[in-house]
Amino acid sequence: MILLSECQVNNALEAIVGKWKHKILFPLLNNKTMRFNELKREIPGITQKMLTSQLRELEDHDLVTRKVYAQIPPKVEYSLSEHGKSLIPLLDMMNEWGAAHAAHIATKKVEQIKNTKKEGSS
Amino acid sequence: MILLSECQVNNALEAIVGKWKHKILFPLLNNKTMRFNELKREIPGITQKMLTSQLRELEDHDLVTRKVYAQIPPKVEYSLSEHGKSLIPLLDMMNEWGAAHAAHIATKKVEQIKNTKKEGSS
DNA sequence: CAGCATCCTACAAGATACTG
DNA sequence: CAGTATCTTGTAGGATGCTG
Repeated sequence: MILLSECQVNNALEAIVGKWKHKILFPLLNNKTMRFNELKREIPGITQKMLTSQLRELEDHDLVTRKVYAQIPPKVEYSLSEHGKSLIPLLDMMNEWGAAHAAHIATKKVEQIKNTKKEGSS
Repeated sequence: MILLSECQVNNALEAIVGKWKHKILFPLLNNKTMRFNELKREIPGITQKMLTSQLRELEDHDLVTRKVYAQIPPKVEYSLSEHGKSLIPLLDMMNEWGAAHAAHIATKKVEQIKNTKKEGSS
């Protein structure tokens, strides 16, 4: 029994919600570290601005570590922080449930189409 | 190893993201069924419009069941659907991680303040 | 290379009023 | 009671150009 007043789900959501945030996290789950443009290439459609801002937010939540090399041309590496690793089981679970949910909705829609056809032919 | 291209996390997020969606789900996790105004009273600050639209979205995702009694005054009961129950472990996990995350961020901030003071006093 | 600054738009969310 | 129907607003997200 969980009370709404004590619900901490929003804290979890805030950390990973955003059109791109979890898409940024996923490459980092597998690869140790990635550079800015590596991530950009890995995530189709993301703009520089969005990649930057979402990375900053992930940093603020201490999920991602940013390592700057003082050199020219610049080199910045991003990796999952220790705290960020605690997210892995949760993301796994969300991934699993997301797949199951998509399948459930798909079969539901198929049934709806069948019912529509029955009504139409009757 | 999860591939970004196969990532289903967004499906999970879509289903439960929204400023109020999980706050609507929580009362339903504990109580079997609730009426519209019961929910409204349970969730401080929510407007009728938001409660309605978010409930519709939850319905569309087959997470919540809507039962209408044909009577005057109207009576509509909302409850967690069978499929919605599959969300419980996930919400539990998000709740737990959310609490741990909040604690982590809190201690991090305390450390930052300590460091600031050290710098200031030096 | 890895950004920042600026401007812009679309849509989520809120306020308010009305109704079967 | 349990909603719609409008109108308004805040902000996430996007397009584009510039830079250490």
